[in-house]
Amino acid sequence: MSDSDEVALAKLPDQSNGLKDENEEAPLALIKASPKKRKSNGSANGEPKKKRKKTTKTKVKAEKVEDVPMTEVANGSQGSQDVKDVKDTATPKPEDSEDGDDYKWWEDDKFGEGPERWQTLVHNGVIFPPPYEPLPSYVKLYYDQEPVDLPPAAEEVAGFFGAMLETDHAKNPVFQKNFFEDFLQVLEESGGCNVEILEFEKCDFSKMYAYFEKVREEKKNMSKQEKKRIKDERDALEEPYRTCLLNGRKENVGNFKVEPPGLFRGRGAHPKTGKLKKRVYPEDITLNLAADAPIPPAPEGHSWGEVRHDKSVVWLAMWKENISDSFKYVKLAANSSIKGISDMKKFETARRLKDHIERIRADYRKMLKDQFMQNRQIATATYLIDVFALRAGGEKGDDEADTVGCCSLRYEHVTLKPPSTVIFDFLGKDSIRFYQEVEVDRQVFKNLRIFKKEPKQPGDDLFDRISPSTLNKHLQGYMKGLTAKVFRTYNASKTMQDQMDLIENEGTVSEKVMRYNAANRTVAILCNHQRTVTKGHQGSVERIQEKIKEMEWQKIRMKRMILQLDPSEKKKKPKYFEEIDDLTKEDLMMIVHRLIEKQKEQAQKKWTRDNEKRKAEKQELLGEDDLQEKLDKIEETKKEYETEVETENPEVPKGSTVAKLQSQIEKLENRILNTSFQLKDKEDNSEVSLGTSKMNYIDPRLTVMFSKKFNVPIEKLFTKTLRDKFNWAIESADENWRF
DNA sequence: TACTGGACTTAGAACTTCCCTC
DNA sequence: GAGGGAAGTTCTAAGTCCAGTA
Repeated sequence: MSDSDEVALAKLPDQSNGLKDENEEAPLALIKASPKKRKSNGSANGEPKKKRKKTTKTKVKAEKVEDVPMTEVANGSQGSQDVKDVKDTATPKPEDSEDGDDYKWWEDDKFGEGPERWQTLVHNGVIFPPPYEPLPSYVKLYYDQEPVDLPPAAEEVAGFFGAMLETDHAKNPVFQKNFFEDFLQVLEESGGCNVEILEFEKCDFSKMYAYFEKVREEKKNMSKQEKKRIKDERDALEEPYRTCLLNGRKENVGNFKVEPPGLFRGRGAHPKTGKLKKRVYPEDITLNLAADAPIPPAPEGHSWGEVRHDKSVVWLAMWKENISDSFKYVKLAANSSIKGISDMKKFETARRLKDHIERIRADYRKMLKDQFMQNRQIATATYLIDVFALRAGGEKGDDEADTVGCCSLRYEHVTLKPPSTVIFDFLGKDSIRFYQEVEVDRQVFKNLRIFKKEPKQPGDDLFDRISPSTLNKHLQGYMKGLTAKVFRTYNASKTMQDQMDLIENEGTVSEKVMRYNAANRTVAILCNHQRTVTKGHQGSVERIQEKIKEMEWQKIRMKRMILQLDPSEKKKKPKYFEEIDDLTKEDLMMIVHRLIEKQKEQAQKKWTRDNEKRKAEKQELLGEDDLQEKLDKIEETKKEYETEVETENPEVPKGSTVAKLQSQIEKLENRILNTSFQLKDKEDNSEVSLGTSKMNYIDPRLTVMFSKKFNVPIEKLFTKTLRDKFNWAIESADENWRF
């Protein structure tokens, strides 16, 4: 079909394109088979949504304490009973060790099956953040130049802002407005203050900020022993909460600390950013543990909101947060059996997709021309999810940042450039921009044009007949457990496998690591995993480049020295000496001058530092002449180098031999090679975040296979945390494993 | 059957520790 | 051994998806 045919086709009504609509009378943008709106958090009449509760679970309702004072909750008096105590009374000892360390759940084929996620669960509850400590009386908020005497509750909130004064958040007007509203409310509720505070602009938080900076600086400058003492104390306090007993085995708990109060740091343009995240009290917390497990004591004067014994879930504690009325959970750590099992299941589901993917692709290609609009949308969405790794894209409320995924793409997010180029430009999860100009299947292009057809306009949904739920229902028809997100896992791991297949088993370990990272990067780019370029990035790239230049210069110098010792070497190994003329005189001069400048700077710095030290030790200070002497020496070296550049004859150090110089050159060459790899990696990775795909999308058994097949220590590919998380993969995959 | 609460995974930012250079 | 940047870890926001309910 020619391009003009396509344009003509697009102008025809839907049916003449062979496309039927289930609701044929109304234009597309006006009919909604399942009308989609941006969800709002209230009901239609503006009342809050009705809350539901599970009825089938065993519950022990604890006494509700009204109006808990802000300062009373801390763990000092809590948790007198630690895991060691509880496990003696509550859980039968398994026949082998209690330590999860030598238990290999992945070798136990029945483990993790059935609706019950655990049999016994014993834990010590959660740690609460320390109570608020009022600021010293001289640290105040100023309003219109006046010092303000704030009640502690309001001072705490003002302090949250003061501590963030120099961040981007604090400069965001929405953040400021939300903070200020909540601050005023807390101020009113806590009894007001000596000044009438009306305008945010008149608030001066600088004294507070300066105080927090001072405290931070003091903390930084604490002695090593002092820092260690504090850490040891903290570790001892946290120890009982770090682990729990799951099915009689000791396992690590992940986030056992209740989130402290603060200002909500929403990502992107979040309408609620800056709002006060309230302090969580024991009364807000629901614990989940075995029915026969001892209930950990709540902090003194408090009681738990509720205690459940729900084996169908894996959380140990939860509470409701006040920003978006959703739940926060305390769960097991990433290296726990429960997390490992669901991780392995996730990758196994993705692997099963291998057996279905061809049929699915053939089907959606056919379905792209389906007579029903909904089917065309399903097919087109599946294509986008499969080919460009888009997320499903659920509905979002007006009280959230405006971000989208596939099913929630709107008119303005997709630009069509005939014959088949599509520009995607939208904010995805975490308000990370997705921008791609891509070639698509002709029929996909045609469909997108239909989905954008009048009367649709900016603001309208592109996929108005489907939602992640309908799409997933369709996918389940192909394979149990298949949902939109499985495609991301599948395509990420498949890409990694394919990239690894291209890597030759040769070169040094660092070369192999670099190739592994390059493969990892391909996956990260596919999944659009980005990171903000660090402040010092450009500078550090330049420094590495200079370092390489300097090393190359040194190498050339040494080769010239060899020729001075034995000129016949050049005839013996002409190739080896080829590079001695690689750098022009200007290049060499530039390197020399940079090196000299650096040396001068360092001398100056050292002189200042030494004097500061002497001053502190009450010793006689070094004079200006001392510094000048050093600078003069450097100046002499400079002259020597300059002469050397002119004559091309570096001075040969005493005791040098051809063999010694050759060995030094070899070492230097290795350093240059390694530094160049390092530089390349750094540049390629500046805007791409490799960690997310490594942690969530790439089947860890691929990395283990790579490590074993290419003899790269796993430590070079997985950090300690990842090795713990993926222990199941490390122990179960070999060099022949395939995704 | 549609809706949404609830439970879970995925994500980048922020913070801490480690390691290299001087 | 101090300073600074990179690597690693923690924190918590922001997604996905399913099951229970009206």
